[in-house]
Amino acid sequence: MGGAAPSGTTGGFALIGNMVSHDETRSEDAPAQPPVRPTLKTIARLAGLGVTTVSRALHDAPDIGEETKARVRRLAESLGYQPNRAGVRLRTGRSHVIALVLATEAEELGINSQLIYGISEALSSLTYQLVVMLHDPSADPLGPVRSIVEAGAADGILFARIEPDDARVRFLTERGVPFATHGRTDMGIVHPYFDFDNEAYAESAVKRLASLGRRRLALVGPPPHLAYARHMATGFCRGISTLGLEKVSVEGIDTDSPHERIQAEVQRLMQRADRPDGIVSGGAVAALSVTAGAEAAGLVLGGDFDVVVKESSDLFRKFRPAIETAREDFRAAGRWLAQAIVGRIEGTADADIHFLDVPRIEVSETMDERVVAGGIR
Amino acid sequence: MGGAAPSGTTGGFALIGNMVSHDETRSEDAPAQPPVRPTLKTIARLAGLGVTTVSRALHDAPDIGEETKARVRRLAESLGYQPNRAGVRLRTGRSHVIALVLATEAEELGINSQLIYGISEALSSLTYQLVVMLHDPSADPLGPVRSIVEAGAADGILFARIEPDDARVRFLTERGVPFATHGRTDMGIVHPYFDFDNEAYAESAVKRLASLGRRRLALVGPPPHLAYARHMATGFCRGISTLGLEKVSVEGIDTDSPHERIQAEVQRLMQRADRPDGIVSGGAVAALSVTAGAEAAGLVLGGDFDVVVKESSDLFRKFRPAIETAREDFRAAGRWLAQAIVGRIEGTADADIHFLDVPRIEVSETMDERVVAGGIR
DNA sequence: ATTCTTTCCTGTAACGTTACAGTAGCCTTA
DNA sequence: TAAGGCTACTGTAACGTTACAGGAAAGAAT
Repeated sequence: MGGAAPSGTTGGFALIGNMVSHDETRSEDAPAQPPVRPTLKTIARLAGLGVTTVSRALHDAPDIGEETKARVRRLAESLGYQPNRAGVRLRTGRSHVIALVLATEAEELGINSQLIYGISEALSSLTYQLVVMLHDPSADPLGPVRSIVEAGAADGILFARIEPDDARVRFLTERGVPFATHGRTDMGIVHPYFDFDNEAYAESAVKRLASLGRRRLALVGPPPHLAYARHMATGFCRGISTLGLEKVSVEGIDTDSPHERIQAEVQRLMQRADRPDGIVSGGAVAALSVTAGAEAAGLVLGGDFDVVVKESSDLFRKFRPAIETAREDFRAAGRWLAQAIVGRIEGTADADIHFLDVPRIEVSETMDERVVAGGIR
Repeated sequence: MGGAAPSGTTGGFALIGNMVSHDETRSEDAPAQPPVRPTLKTIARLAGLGVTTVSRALHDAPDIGEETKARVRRLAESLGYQPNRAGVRLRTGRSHVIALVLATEAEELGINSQLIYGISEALSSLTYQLVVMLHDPSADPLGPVRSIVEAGAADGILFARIEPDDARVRFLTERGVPFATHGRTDMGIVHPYFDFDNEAYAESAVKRLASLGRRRLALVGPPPHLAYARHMATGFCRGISTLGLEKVSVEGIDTDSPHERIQAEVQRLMQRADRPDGIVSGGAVAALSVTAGAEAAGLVLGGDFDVVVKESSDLFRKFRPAIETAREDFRAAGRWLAQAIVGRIEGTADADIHFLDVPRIEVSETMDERVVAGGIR
């Protein structure tokens, strides 16, 4: 490759390709002393034992003497022995790998980072590795999942953006491959999942807006093909009817829509006579677009309208405290999913474990004052 | 677990032996038809060839007949043959894994997601896998890198947040382990890296602020222990002296500082008589804190002061267009790093390839008007 | 006719691990 | 005393792959 520019770079870069490396002050390709990694054989030789004995000693098998186990463990420790993953994998068929399949679309302010952090964090103490694979949403939805299964690339698979009837869930269930999801289907298939209770979120968001004196509410929900779109809509409608409020329908946009589309649509909406005075957003970036649209219509946040958003970072509370937030913790979700999938793989966890994360709309101080004052600032 | 554990399974998944076909209702963890993964042996048997021949045919070795190669390839294709990674890894010692070591601190609006997307994207066509590992910054800085090397967990390592004298760079160079970094050291050690030209960024940010009529500038830079802190400071100072501006020092905060600290410090700064009227920020979140601090001091963005920020998303341009932005593309960085490290591993790329991403301060339309009008709105 | 080349293919061994089927030695029990 | 049963350990084989040394067949050169 030398100094050739990699394909697929965007404009505006300068490549300083330096394929001249003639001055050989230090021949870097020859490592000084290749440190030989210890294997079971190394330990066995040193301990005067058979390889099998060493293996079983390190696995704490019942038919190995306590004194021998201790000796082997000490030796392994002092040599820095780490089992060769390839050997284990080849012999046992277990890769000790968890695959996370990610869609790049609709990145919501680093939620995937948070998910990855949580998973990595939990896996590191479980001697599993996380491999991340990208999924092109325009291609076959089964693509990555199928290739992982066919290549035996992982012991278990994690994914999100679940549809009510999800082909991946069906496929993996048929194949008997362990998986866990962020989100849940309507299919009645039992599997581990972590979900945010979007129904409860939407309902309490409606309540919150009502407590701020808002009467005509709109929902900018997730893309309708995702399972939680229905949950959120259900909670929203129940809140509306319980409290006797009015619902204003929003057409043609969802939280995945481009900023310009959301902003334009909300602006149009807010210029109508029957405009909403409260909006529930299913996503963080969308809430910013919504607010921008309403402000473009000349309305004032906190005065003419309020917005409730579900967010995973602290950005709103720090920088737009006038927007009400419910916190969704993706890092915790990642931790939970990692533990669930490993439990499932190792047979220590039941298939129908799940976790429903209860939303809590956090009341900032300024908001409290507003409620106490009984009005809108 | 219901049935007996499989004695020898092919891939990463536990396959229950299909020879036992007892009750076929749905015994929960017995998959209907466990598809036996084809191996070289399978193909060899079907083709009436030796295993070695098949292996060499698939590798396009010169000593295999063209007709045989074609036949083997057709067969492999039709069986959906995928080489067993464990077998390859055990035999060749090559894992086909790239490890990305991430620090969770200072997540800047999903930059790590973007980096991961870029790396995954590039690796997927290179038949390498990305494993993500977390690094606790409070622990031994060498920790994850050392354990990857000692466990032979990856063929190459990627990391960022480089220090001027970086222990990881030194360690991996000594061990002869391929690595590539986002950012560069001052150590003079030759290795592949991708860096954003922070020196040029800071200088052009200063120029931009000057063109907006700003005369007294401050820099909120990266944490001083990181290599690019110096680069940014250098560019900032050069811009200041070239243009004959004044520099206002900021003490005790950097882009990693908590929001409250930055906001409080900037507020204090902006209440001084000799307050700056332009601020260059090294990070996106910090820029928001800076702006919040200045506004808390009663100043108006675009009127009393301006801010320039380096960001990786489109958030500022969409939602705070009054803040000037330079775009840093982490996804492109990820793609480049993936290609560089694989090139390094496979010996097709030189060690001293690097890529310096040239910043461009993007001028929004409103900003253009401001400049054309020659004043501050 | 013999030797040498070239072409195309093959068998064996080994990577590090674990499942399995032993075995030697000793201690109980009848 | 013999049979049986523990305890503590061992050797072999196999997982799927590739490096290596080789080898048969056929044509070319002597």
